[in-house]
Amino acid sequence: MVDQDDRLTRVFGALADPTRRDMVARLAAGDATVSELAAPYDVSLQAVSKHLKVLEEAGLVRRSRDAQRRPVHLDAEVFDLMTKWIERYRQQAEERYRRLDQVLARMQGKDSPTDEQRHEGAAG
Amino acid sequence: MVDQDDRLTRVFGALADPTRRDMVARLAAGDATVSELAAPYDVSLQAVSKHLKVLEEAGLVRRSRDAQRRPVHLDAEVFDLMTKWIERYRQQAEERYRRLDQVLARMQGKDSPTDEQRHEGAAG
DNA sequence: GTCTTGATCAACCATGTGGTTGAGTAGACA
DNA sequence: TGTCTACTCAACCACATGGTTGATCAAGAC
Repeated sequence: MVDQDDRLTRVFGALADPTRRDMVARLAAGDATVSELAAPYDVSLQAVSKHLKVLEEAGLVRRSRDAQRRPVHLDAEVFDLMTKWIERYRQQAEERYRRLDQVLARMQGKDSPTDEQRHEGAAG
Repeated sequence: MVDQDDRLTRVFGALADPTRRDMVARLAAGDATVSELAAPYDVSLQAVSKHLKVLEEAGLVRRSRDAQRRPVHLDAEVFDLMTKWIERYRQQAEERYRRLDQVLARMQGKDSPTDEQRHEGAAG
């Protein structure tokens, strides 16, 4: 579990950079070499290589060999880890919100909240 | 669009920290004050306040007032932005993968790839 | 062998980040 | 009025990050 937490830190951290997000977007359309990936950006090849290392350590990308080229491949599986984390808390928050709405609706029907109604928010 | 890119950078960046992810997880269960949020961690209140500022600027959290308390509320809407971004490229990558599988399956059936088969990977 | 290409490693630099402590602010309360 | 509580702001520090340049490596091309 701690291991997964570290993984989440790396993945979110990797995608916190717009250049790296852009690279992921391009790799979703197909594999590419480092030079190909570097072409659109106004930074050195070394900088791009560093970005790829971050993506690789986050498990978002794999690098193989083809002569002196190193084709980069998007490994979309890690996305699952993120969406699961996000969905979990979103659903939790939304359900809580829904329950609050119900309580508020009842409060409008009557006049002031009773003890019974206030307890509903803490149930479940 | 650039605005949204900046927003994504903030959200991913905010969630790249395990303490902040933990705070989000706890806020999903219900609103809390700064002191309440700080309690489980072995850091100063000021550090927690800084974390909350990051979460707020990412749009993940809203802070209101209740006397000298500042209740923190999770704003789960921003999660949508992330999941949309993630899903878009995951689906793209998975579809590409599926198509590649089809090509490989046919290659196993025959002997070597024909020009027709190689073009299938670029279609769509 | 030597050159060229594609990419990485290493050292360095400026800036950002997460933490600290100390001072200051806003509101409840005696 | 002064004091306590809850919190923020400001200054500082150590370390991480994104960028640079120069050297190096690995594998074709000549």
